[in-house]
Amino acid sequence: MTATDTRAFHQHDHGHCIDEALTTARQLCKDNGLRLTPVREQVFTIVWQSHKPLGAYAILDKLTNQQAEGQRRMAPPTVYRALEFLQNHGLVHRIASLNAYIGCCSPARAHQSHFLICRCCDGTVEVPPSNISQAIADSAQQAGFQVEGECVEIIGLCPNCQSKQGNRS
Amino acid sequence: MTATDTRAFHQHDHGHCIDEALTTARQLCKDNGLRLTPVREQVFTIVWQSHKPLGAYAILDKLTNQQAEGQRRMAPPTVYRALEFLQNHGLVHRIASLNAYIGCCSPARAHQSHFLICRCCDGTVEVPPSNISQAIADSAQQAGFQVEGECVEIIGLCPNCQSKQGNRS
DNA sequence: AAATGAAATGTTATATTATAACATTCTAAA
DNA sequence: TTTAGAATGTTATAATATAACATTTCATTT
Repeated sequence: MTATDTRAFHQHDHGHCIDEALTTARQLCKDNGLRLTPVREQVFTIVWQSHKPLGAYAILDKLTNQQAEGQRRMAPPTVYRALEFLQNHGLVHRIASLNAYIGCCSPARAHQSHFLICRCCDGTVEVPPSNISQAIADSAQQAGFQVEGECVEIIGLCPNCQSKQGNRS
Repeated sequence: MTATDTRAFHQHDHGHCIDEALTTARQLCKDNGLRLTPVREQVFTIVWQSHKPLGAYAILDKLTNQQAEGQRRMAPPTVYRALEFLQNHGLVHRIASLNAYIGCCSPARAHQSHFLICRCCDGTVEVPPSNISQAIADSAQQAGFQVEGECVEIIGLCPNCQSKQGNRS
């Protein structure tokens, strides 16, 4: 299971992705005595509704749309706190270059997160870090630098969008 | 000159860095018919006053401090426009994970920019992309992804800060 | 079951980063 | 010297994120 999961770049049964992610998240929280509260689970599910990074305020909007009538609109800290929890426990990642958040494909094990991001459709794939991390480690060692975290965000075109017209925007 | 320039991690004559960078920038603009206007040159120089990424509003503050008495305070668009120009022509880079800007060490040739960022002293080094880019290209190819841009920002500890106390903040 | 303390959430306000839109000034070339 | 485009000034606001404090929830202890 170390090969890149490129589902984001292809048609697939996304309901399955969501179900699987949610099941994994619940299990992980259970195993570690973490509370996957309703708000946290809602945010997690919203983030997983696509393989595209979603901004905090977009998440907030979706959250609000799910609210029962008459309830007050959620406020930003609600979303940011849920995201912080999910990030801290490896369930979602933040994409710094987009100020956006995306579900983590393999939360069970701690890992660096490297991304291929399509600038055309926003589809985003998380790649296993092996060889990239090794190259980074080499460069760092030459500089005497001790690596603690890696932010690797590659922008470009996914297979689908390479064959489309108008992919130059 | 493809080895990493690690001056940022060591004591050095920084005045020389600034002078060299400014000379290079002026030459590059001259060669390409670009206008390195006073504001642009001021912003460039401010960014080069350290090897640490600087936020747009920090740049704005320094710019304001350099103003003659009685002149109106500069406004954000002034800084962002200068930064946009400098980025477009490879003279500075934006560090996405910090929302900050840093001078480019080798603006003459187009290149991807990869960074080692010390979380303790903020010292930041730009590493030649060779092997990291190759690893990225490999991963991308496996996913059928066409790379257009690379954001690689490595956080950790520089050689100096590894040996200091209190480097865990 | 009631008390309790920590965690989570609600709420208000504000900080930080960035850009839109339009007016004015500057500059290089005709 | 006109003039058109580039650059800058100016005002306002958008977009992202957090500080600070109040209230509620929840698991545990009594």
